[in-house]
Amino acid sequence: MPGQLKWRHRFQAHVSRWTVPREVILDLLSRTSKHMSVKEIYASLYKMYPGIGLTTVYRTLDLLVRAGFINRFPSGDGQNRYEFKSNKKKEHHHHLVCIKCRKIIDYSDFVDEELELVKKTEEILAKKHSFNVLGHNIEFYGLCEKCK
Amino acid sequence: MPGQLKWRHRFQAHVSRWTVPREVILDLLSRTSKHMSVKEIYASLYKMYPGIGLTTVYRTLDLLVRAGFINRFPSGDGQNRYEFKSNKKKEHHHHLVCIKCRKIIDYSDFVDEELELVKKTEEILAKKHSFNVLGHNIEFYGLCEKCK
DNA sequence: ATATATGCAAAGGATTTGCACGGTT
DNA sequence: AACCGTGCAAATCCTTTGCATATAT
Repeated sequence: MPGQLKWRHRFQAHVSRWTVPREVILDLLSRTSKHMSVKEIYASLYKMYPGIGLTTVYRTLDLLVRAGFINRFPSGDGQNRYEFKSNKKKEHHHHLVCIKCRKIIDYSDFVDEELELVKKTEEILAKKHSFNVLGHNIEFYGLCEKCK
Repeated sequence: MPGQLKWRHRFQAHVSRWTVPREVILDLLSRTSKHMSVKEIYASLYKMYPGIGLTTVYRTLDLLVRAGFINRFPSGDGQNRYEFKSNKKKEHHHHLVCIKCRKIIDYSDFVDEELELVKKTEEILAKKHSFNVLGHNIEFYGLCEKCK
């Protein structure tokens, strides 16, 4: 008998049942700005909700990705990572990835023209390749302060 | 007794031994513009060089990535893909990825300002986050002509 | 009451590791 | 000859699937 969380209504517009695992996973991700792996998510939930199954975490994350609540991206070390997709445009960000320690820095202080250019590029690509652009993934990689 | 291929000299500046597997793998990747998975590379080599081991393919690809001959990137379906890194600047490209059929379209017909902006962004990020930017990964995702 | 979600255990797939043998230098 | 690279088999790690049970509607 899951509680009444803020996501419930929006969630049920997409899928049928509002359950405890779905609630706690969505809640966890919405409260952190980290890019969490499945293992990390599972470990974190286990504390407050032992008995949760790893399988459920995987399945719920898939669900949330498909429903558009979170983003999934491969982190380069063979695992996927997940981040809450904010509805505030302000929180849209790109990544800066350290190839050595694998730290990921978000940045959203875009160069003025950056977003405008992305938009323009998307339009041109859409026409040229008859492609329906749904999003983008922009990351710069290199060495962070500590590793260089 | 490996042959004398064009890569040999450049290769030996980085690592020690020039062997048959290293030659054929590098040669294969340099001749295709595809983004090949390990499985595909292995299958392709197996025809002309049966007896090659899957392990060797993995190890050689690692080596080539570290030596800067090829790029590795996760393809979203749990596998990594590899592409030859051309030294011609003209062949630098970004990706357009179909989320349904997983087709990857390269595009290098950048919007005029695209590369300039990327460069500018890299400089700013470098300063702001004390980050040594070594490269970038820019991809747009969505639905290709057939899948939409 | 009924359909859906869960948790466990087992399966699946990609990648890595240990080790004896073989090839380059 | 010495050392590094290779290939095989087994091990590992992440993710998915089958199935009986529990739960939301």
